[in-house]
Amino acid sequence: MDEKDDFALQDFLPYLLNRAAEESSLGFQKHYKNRYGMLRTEWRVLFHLGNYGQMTAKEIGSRAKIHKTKISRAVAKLTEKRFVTRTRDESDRRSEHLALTPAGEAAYKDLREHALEFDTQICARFTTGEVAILRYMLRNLAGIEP
Amino acid sequence: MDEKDDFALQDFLPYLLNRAAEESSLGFQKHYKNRYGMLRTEWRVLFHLGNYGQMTAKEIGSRAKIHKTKISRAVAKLTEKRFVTRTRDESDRRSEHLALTPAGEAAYKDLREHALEFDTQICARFTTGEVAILRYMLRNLAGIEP
DNA sequence: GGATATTAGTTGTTTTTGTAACTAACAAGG
DNA sequence: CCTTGTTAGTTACAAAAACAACTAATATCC
Repeated sequence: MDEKDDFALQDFLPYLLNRAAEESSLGFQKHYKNRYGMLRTEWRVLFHLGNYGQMTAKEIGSRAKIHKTKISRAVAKLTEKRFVTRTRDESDRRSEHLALTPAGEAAYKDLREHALEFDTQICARFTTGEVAILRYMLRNLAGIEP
Repeated sequence: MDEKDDFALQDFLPYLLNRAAEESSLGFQKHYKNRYGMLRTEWRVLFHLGNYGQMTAKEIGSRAKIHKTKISRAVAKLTEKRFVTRTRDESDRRSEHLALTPAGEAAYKDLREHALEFDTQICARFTTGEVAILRYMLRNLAGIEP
């Protein structure tokens, strides 16, 4: 007989993580995509500004581990949409502080509502303890501190 | 004061899942990319054939939830690399059975080794119980049965 | 002060993906 | 048979991502 596999692809963590991530993204995607014509990087930038307040492209990039070219283009799109304003830092004129406009704030709050609801819905399938473990492990795997 | 946020972006599951997935992919990526010049879909197809044996593009697609155009292109690349052979199904000449060549089998085994090792390394950061919960939850989120 | 290196951010070019339209083989109903 | 519908897989074209090269401002060190 064949030297058969004890390897189970559907247990391989990078595979499983990607599948789960893709699947879970779909549900949220339709909100920011259909409703605001945003791309993945765009909602991420929007959420960073909404959640943490004004910051520079650099800061968003290092927090979210997104490459600067992606940020640059996302910020350009968000500025076009009048969701974000840029103001040069006068003490270091290379960088600029990004902030949400009222319209951007409104979009953020709307999307945050959906996010919260979506998240709650996912969690409902599991126990509170399980969810806590999942979050803790994912934060660890993602390289996010606490 | 400001109507402040109880929403924590870094706890939002779709975000967290994506970050964890991206991060965990990086480590494995260099094996299939640097060593075999493969793309993500290509190793997935290779692994499906190596792990489950001969199957059609359709079957791989529905198992892995990959769109048929991506499969089609991945199979073309893998065929170029002489890792996969295609044989028409004579009872239904629309579909073809894909199988690994000896070279494909060798690449699969090599990569599987790295996958196993990589997975073990990840798991080492957690307890056995935690890992079991993680896998169970990810399978659920990914829409994979058991 | 001035050459050199770094850093923030942008732009251009190439890969890769997504979407839609296509071909070829089969299936079913009349 | 022969129209109509469906399925497996491919191809063509548009959208998005990756990567490299660029500009402009600042920092460093002699």
